[in-house]
Amino acid sequence: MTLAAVVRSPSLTWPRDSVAIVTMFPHTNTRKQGKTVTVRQRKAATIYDVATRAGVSHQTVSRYLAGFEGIRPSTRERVATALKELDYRPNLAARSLATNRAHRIAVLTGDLLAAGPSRTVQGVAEASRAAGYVVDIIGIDVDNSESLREVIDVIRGQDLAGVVALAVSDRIHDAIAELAIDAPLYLDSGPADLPGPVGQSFNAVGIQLALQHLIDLGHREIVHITGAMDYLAAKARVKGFEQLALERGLRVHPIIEGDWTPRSGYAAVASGQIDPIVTAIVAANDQIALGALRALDEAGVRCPADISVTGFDDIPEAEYYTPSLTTVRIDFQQQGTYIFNALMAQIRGDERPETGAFIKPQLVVRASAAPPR
Amino acid sequence: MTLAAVVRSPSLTWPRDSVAIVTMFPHTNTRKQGKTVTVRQRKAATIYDVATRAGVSHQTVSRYLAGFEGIRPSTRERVATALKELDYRPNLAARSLATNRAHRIAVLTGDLLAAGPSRTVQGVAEASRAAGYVVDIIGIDVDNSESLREVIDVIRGQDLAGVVALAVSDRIHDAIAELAIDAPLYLDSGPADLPGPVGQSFNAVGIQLALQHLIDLGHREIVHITGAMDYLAAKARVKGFEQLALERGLRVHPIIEGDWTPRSGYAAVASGQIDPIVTAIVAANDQIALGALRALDEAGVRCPADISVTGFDDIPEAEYYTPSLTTVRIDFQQQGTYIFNALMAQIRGDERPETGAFIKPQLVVRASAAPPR
DNA sequence: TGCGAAAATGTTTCCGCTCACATTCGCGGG
DNA sequence: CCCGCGAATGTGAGCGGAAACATTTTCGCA
Repeated sequence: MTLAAVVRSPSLTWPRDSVAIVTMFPHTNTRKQGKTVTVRQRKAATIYDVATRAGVSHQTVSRYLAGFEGIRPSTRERVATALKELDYRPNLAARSLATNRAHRIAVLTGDLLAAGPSRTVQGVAEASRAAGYVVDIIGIDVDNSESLREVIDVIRGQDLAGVVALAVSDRIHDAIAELAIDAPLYLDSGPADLPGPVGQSFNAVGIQLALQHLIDLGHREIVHITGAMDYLAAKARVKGFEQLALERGLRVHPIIEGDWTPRSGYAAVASGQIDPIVTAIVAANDQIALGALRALDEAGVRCPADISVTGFDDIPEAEYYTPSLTTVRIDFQQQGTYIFNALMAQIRGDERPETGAFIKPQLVVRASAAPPR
Repeated sequence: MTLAAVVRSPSLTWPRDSVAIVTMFPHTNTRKQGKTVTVRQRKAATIYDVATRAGVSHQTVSRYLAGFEGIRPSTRERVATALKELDYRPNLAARSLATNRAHRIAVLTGDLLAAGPSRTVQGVAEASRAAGYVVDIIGIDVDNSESLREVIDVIRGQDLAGVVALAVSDRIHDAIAELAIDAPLYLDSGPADLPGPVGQSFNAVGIQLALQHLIDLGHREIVHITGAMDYLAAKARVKGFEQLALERGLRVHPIIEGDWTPRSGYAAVASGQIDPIVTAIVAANDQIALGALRALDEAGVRCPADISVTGFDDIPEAEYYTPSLTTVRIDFQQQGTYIFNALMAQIRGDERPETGAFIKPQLVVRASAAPPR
């Protein structure tokens, strides 16, 4: 089929960061007349074309494509040859129209910018692709429920096998519930008021890992700087923190509300709202920890000598913070796979999906946490 | 239409980070018999349903949807009402099958994890959505050309309006060129051997902004730590750096090859391959700068007193590094819009696309660069 | 008041594919 | 050598929407 030509634009009349152009799409270029040079591509081959070439019926081709066994070897080979010669590509739109079944998964996420979600997306995307699904990433503006509504409208028009919502805030959660997506949905980081032991949540487990480490180090006065509290994940972490703190009989220091950003971590410390008695800070993510570290440094408080700090996520940078950050590693890749499997189970309608082992958060001990003075 | 029920799983028998379940998709559940409770959704309304309800022909509905003017107000209203009552959603698969036109853009990117690409993706996604396009994000494994081939196969089956390739490495560039995607393609960060002034490239301009700043500060011995050199963007930055260094008559310090990661920045400095005469480092991105900062700190070299460091990207964390990082800000949002527009121009076949102002990199002066001793 | 053209609306066929059903083929047994 | 039955293959319809073309209104104006 088409051998598209790669054309380097000969002169950059308008600034662009270099562009290689392939123009082979049949734009049904409806310019009345026009000297518009439309590179017309040979139309993509259909199963009918293949069938004709192979001297069989289109249905036989369809069967071959579907992996149907009962095809005579001779026929099979003719089809295979024709397929190859014509460089046939199935038209997925037609297929999903005919089958009313899709191979596309939408991933909704509040911010791709945050380290966690974006890496989870990556993980989901990878797992999906491996299974022959395509992933639509749909960024949603958390602060604008109108846009959210639009987005969901778009989604509903797509032929989706399922939807994954990541980094879910209350607003998004409600909107999704209300707007009723007609597809299997996996809502990551659900409401904090989960049934079952909160320990099931990797958020809770992870934060507890950090807290326990601090306790083991000898800390008793520990405060938690949270993520944005309208995020389910932030709530789960708070809950995990408070539960273990209670269990261990720690003094209750009021949590300090952050919003996942380094700025909020900085503000939390710089604002002076932390009780001087505190010897350790558990941050809801690495960025917050970074901000806190910075504020501490500026205030002349040494970390970890005077105060310990832990993060969450283990982003690649964490190791290079000063001091190197003790944090909790989440295997996002694996988490993505997990989510994908869970969604697939849903799609298949499994009662009790077997999605493989749950991803265990892992404590990464570096230099930002040490025994208290 | 369907009012999908949100069901909270009553008990977590398998660990999941909370799941809200909506099962309304018609799985054509082909279990022979089975007590499989298939929640059958009322089929989505089609234009035919709407037409019947409004007492018009389906084509009238189609016209209404297409924004056709010549519809009698009374008719128009009946259609609008029916549309609403039935909660009609266009079936995009059908539409694109019929029109042979797609409203989907694929974004290929090597790593979503890197700050730059992932934010650009976000920008593209946003611009696309605003224009009614959906974005498929396709992560590709840079090190595995077989997987790349697969990916492109998948892409070709999709009905795509266009393709954007971000964070393009040589390998990807070649593969894309070779594999011939049949759609308008925007290849970000093209080959370093661009025609036209290299200054057109925001990569080059950006890095020069940093370099010039250092020169203005009085530095003469400046070294560049690069990104992964098989990335087009890394090459463009190197080229920008070298060009300006030459122009200003700076001594040529061999570039130090990095790979975008903090680790590589750390290694570049810690390995001792930097000439002691050097008083400033231009890093190809903020992560590298972070690694360098860390290595400097460990070596007891003070920044910026002893040596200055600049970054590139201005990720949110950069401000909170120690010292606060002087860097170059890229407006990824805007860049995304730019890329989208450029692609659209392609799609429309414009000769000389007007895509709005090119995004200008911006120097962000903070604390990591100061005059040399 | 009636005619014709423009405006409004309807009908048909096709997009590429899968599904349900129909038909043909091939081979073994009576 | 022919029948019958299962395997292999073919045929037709329809998924939901858009485009081309056909038909019916509507309305201005002679």
